[in-house]
Amino acid sequence: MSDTYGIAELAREFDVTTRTIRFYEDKGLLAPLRKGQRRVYASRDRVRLRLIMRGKRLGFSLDEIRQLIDLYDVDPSEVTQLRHFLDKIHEHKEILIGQQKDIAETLAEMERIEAQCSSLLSEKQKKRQTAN
Amino acid sequence: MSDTYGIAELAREFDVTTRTIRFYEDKGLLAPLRKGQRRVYASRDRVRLRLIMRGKRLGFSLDEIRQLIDLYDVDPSEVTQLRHFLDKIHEHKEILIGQQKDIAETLAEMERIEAQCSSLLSEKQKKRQTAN
DNA sequence: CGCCCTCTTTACGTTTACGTCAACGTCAGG
DNA sequence: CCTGACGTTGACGTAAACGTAAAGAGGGCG
Repeated sequence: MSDTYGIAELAREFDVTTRTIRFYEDKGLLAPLRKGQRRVYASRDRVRLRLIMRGKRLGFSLDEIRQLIDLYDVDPSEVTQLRHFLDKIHEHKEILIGQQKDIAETLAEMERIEAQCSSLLSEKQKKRQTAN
Repeated sequence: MSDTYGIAELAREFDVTTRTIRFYEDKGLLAPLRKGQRRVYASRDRVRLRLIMRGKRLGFSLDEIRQLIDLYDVDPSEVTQLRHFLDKIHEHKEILIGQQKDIAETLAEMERIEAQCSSLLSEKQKKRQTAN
């Protein structure tokens, strides 16, 4: 385990372009070390990138994603921050639970239509059989 | 039940602007009747709008959403279309199931952090108590 | 009739999330 | 030393999803 990664390496692994990774850095989502001019990514950065991709799959904006993964780095020394942090977590949980509901509904509909459609298809197949 | 709606009416109900609704029409997501120049939306259009909003909450592009809600209007006469239709459904189900997984993982993490953070907070509260 | 209000089209502006050069640095291998 | 692969910083381009402003149509009502 090398524990550090080049930009191209990460790009391959997550199937994005290097441009994309640099863009995320511009937006404050990543902050790799530098070896001279070159970016050197630690496993911590890789985790963040994984979180970013997951956030994107769930339809969150890069800005929202940044706020979220920043939560993982909150310093738990100040009580006020802790409260605010818990609020943020709760807020996001609400959204996720809403999405769960949306997905469940959609899946239910899909399966209803699917079943209806399958039976229609097998019916047509039968007709073909008897037509022979 | 009036069974028909004006554009502003729908805009209020779904908390979007009329511009947005017209935009969806431009993109082929809606096709209301016209009374003279004015748009008249039937309950069918309202259902479609609801589907659009749900799709957006799940992070799908308008293009993907259009493909999906068009599925609800497929003519089940041609077998080839039926097969293709079932493929589309299956494809989308895969995505939704992937999202379910993403959400479950994220929720799990959130709750882990939340718990950790809550205990930290109550600990601090105790210190305050004893400090009095 | 005149005014107001809603709706219409047209068109240009904006933000997000990158793509696409261009021009240059750097380092290993032949 | 030269090449080629990989990396760097700008800078400009672009597609999606609307926002916004302009200018006009049409209808109800005092």
